[in-house]
Amino acid sequence: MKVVPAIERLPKRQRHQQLSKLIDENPFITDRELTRLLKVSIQTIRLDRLELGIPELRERLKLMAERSYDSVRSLPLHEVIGDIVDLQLDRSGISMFEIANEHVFSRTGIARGHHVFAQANSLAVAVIDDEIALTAAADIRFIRSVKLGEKCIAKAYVRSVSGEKSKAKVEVFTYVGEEMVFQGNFIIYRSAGDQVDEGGIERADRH
Amino acid sequence: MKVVPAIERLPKRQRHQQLSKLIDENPFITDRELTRLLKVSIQTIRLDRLELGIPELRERLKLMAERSYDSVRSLPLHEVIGDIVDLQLDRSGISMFEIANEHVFSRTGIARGHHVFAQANSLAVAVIDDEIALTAAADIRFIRSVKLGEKCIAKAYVRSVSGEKSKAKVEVFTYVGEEMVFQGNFIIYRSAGDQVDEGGIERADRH
DNA sequence: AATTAATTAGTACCAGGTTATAATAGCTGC
DNA sequence: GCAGCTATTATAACCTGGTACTAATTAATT
Repeated sequence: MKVVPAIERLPKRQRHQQLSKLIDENPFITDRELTRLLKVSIQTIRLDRLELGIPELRERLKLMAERSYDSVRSLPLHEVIGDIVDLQLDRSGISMFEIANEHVFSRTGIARGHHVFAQANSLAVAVIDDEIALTAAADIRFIRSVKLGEKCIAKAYVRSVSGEKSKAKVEVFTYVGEEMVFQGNFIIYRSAGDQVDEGGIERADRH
Repeated sequence: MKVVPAIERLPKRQRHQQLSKLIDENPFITDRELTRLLKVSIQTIRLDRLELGIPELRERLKLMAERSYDSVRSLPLHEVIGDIVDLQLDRSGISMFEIANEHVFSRTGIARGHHVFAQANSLAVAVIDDEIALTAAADIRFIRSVKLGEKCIAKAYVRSVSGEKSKAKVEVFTYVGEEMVFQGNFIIYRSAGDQVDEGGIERADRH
């Protein structure tokens, strides 16, 4: 009973994997094009999609369009670069950001500085507990280069809140593992209820 | 000849405007739904779309999906942020960068700091005439916030080359019109023929 | 009234599917 | 060797949201 099927006995699982991968790589592919790649009938492709819960081409495009449409409407997915994993307003915060292909120089695999900066800057702004928070100045240091695939952990500490002057000093340290790769001192303007008309560039938006 | 058409005589132009607006507001709307809103036949809707060059629902969704798809895939097209309009290696450079939708906080229309930083940083790196150039440190100031649609002109000046030490100081000023909006002092490591193993994050890449 | 522009109607056709039903192929168990 | 199973393929009807084209109808203009 259930003898291991000597030679191949799971071309289906394999095909399912391939199918998922193909559609993932190119969501714009039609079933007909898939038949040519996978050498099975179009019915098989459709049964496979059914089993795998992969929607038809038009549904896929619609979903993508919806995703991108919402993200235009309510951008704040992107307003903080990196994932905030801890946040104590007006005290400290931690965010994680993995260096992917789109962040590095293709030739060297070294992350472009502004991405590392952006993570730190976003976090510095996010940690300030105010309606509006804007970076006014920063003093930064890239301690070592960060490479493709590395996970940057940024830790921000609010150093002074200076209540009256509506300014905060935030220190950010970014690590890859144990190694510090970046350090920055940020001066953040905060809305003390009313408008800030000079300086600054950022708005905090807790998501 | 061409007497002003007494009462209404341009329900078409008006309808065209409404139609454009409706589709713009909700690109997911079908022609059939539009007939209900505009109280005209579906053929009229389709003629209107034809005249206005508005593609059918499915095309619209596909375009949106494509837009969002490549923006994920090829976000890092430009290794230099902004268009370099003048470059005198080891002396100075100018770049132009227009603040678009994707660079601002949706709620306020204010550019996120790291984009302004990225332009300056890219330029500071580009202006250094060397195989490899990496930002080691920077001291920056956001003088006023930059808003959607504004064109940022960044001017970089190489202040000292300090030949032996393989370090360069670059000053960058970013203007919108006459107004200075950003100022930064960058310290850039340069490859003096051999590797730099500490510090830095950037590679120059003249496009 | 004649002409012209705008609108509506109707038909054929298309892509890229879904749903359902049935026919085959390829082993498996015994 | 054959019933019984899964997997695959085939066939046909139907759906959505259109395009393309032709023709008729309804204003509006001159």
